[in-house]
Amino acid sequence: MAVTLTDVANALGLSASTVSRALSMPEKVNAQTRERIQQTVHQMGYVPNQVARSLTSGRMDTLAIIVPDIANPFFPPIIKAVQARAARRGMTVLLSDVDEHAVDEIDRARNLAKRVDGLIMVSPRTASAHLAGLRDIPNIVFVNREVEGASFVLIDDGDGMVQAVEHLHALGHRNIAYLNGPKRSWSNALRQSAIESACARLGMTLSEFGPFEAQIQAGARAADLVYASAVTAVIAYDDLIALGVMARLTERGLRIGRDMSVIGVDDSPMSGMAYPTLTSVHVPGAEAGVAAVDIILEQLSTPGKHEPQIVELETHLIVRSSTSVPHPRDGSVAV
Amino acid sequence: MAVTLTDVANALGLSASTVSRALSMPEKVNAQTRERIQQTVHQMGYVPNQVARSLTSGRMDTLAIIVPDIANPFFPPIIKAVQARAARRGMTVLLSDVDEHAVDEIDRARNLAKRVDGLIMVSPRTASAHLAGLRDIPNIVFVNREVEGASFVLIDDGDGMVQAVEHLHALGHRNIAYLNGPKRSWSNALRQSAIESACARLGMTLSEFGPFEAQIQAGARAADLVYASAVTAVIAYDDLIALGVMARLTERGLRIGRDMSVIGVDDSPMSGMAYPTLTSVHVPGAEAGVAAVDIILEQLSTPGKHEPQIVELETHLIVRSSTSVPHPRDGSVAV
DNA sequence: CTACGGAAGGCAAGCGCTTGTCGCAATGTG
DNA sequence: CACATTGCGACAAGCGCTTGCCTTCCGTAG
Repeated sequence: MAVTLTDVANALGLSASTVSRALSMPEKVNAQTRERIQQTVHQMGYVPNQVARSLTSGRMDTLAIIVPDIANPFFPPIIKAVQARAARRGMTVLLSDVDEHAVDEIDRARNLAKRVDGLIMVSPRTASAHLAGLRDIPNIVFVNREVEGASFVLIDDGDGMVQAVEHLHALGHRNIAYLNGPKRSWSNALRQSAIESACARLGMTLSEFGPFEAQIQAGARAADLVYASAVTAVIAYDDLIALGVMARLTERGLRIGRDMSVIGVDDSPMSGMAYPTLTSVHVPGAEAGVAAVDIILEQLSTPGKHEPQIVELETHLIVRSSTSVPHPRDGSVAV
Repeated sequence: MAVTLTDVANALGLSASTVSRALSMPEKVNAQTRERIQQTVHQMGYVPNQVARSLTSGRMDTLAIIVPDIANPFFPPIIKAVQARAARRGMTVLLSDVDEHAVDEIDRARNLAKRVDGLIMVSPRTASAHLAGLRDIPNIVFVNREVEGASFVLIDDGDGMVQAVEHLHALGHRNIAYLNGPKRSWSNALRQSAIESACARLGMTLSEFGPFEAQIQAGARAADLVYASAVTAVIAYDDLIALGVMARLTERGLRIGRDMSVIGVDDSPMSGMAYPTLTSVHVPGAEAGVAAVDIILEQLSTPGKHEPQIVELETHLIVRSSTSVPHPRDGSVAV
């Protein structure tokens, strides 16, 4: 059915190996011959059979990326960046959404590992011990997780969180809340502790709520807790929760940015489009994805054992209109 | 390195073919032998090499789905559904985001077609003529596109749109707007004409704006046009645009649901969480994805030529709080 | 007792491509 | 002019698995 390498070779009176080489190591073949081959290839419509190629070469020309939830707007930019970067090197990307089931993640990773040349894990929830078990997978890169002995791209949430707290402090807030993200979230642990120490340093009172799932709905729930407390500003684990808080608080009659300041994390596209626009900590997800791909491509192109690569990226606060000077509600808690 | 079929066969003093059969056609092998084989397989940690298997069998055990933009909340549920359904049959899913570049879509499809057993195209933008060119790809299924001679899953937007118009009419609106989606969007054409005829039938005045990209930002732009017009309600091409409209209109001082009714399409998770919650036409994306997978699996399991399969799904309006009785702004246009 | 049919498993031929090795001609060197 | 070098391609051996066909063996029927 399909045209094979051999067909092309026969048509030209050459051997398959020559044609093969003309395509994959052009410099090893005479320029004229190469020219003839390319023409014939074109004209016969020959397309290499990836599978056969992989069988012998061991290369799959495919990368996989595992994310917890593509519905969370934080991930699509990463995925797109990874796809774009990989495509430039002729690689296909296999995406796997584990639907926040951390348990499946390890299996999924092992499974995909056999079908790809490299694996990018974006797994904020999974226990470190489990992830560490994947270290032996060749060309695996963890995004936003520190895994000893493996390559990883770290996004330092600390900076951004400190900036967020300082921003609120500068505006005059003294009593703020942090809405914790999912229970086992590694990012949450980082964010939480950065906020705690910043608050302590600046002498601010910090209340904590949660954990909450990284979903808008959870934010709505969080909002009522915030409403009942005496804080004048709240930092949410991520934009989704922040957005949920804003919606619910607005519904209950507070004006965001006036009666209550809200800060999200991720700087997702939504944050600029909510009303009011959401002050958020920019997390360079796309850059992290690109860095991960680059690590893999680099390793792929250099044979032998590889030293784990580590890349660190920074976060910073983007101030929009959901934060302003505190404007305490009269007396205390209203209905 | 890895344990191969032959290794297992040797360890047992059997031939590779027997072991192979024991694994893929268990009934063709003696129960006892099968038992022994399974034990050894387990104990040696043998895992079939997918690539080698694919080379001979032609099966890839992989499905691909091509979507225009995973950042659009309409798609993740489809993708998740497809992944889940495929996983139940032991199939992996390859996801491709073409970033709204309709042109790449055809290439991408051709490319992926060779690496998978089936292809699901969710391509609202691409010209029908182009899509039709992909008809020859075996086991291709189009979602939300009618492509003659191919299998497709159609989501009948008409019903939902008519319900939306009737809903507004019942509330007392007589002067409404439709915000067109992307220029070449097939869905948009359907939605638009359904609305036009419903409005005509009910004697309502319809203004149209757009085309707009399916992004929140575009909705903000649309909002200003809406603001300047005399309509009391607006139906947007999708939730994203509707959300953008709501945000911007709120910013300009209108109260959504009172000064302006807004209806979206897709019933994405966001619509229930915006403030106010967004009345939206529910589009069964996940169901469509599942249907598409089922068509493919069905065809995969029956050899030979296949009749194109057609599945039709319906849409319906979900009323929330962004729509209410009209409440015309004083006089005409304010600043 | 021979013949035949079916079940179980072995044999071997690939699937389409890559790649190490080798032959051969053309070129360069002393 | 004999020799070593180099560049181009051909040969052939697989990669790990599937599958059509064949052999062997046993049970049953004629």
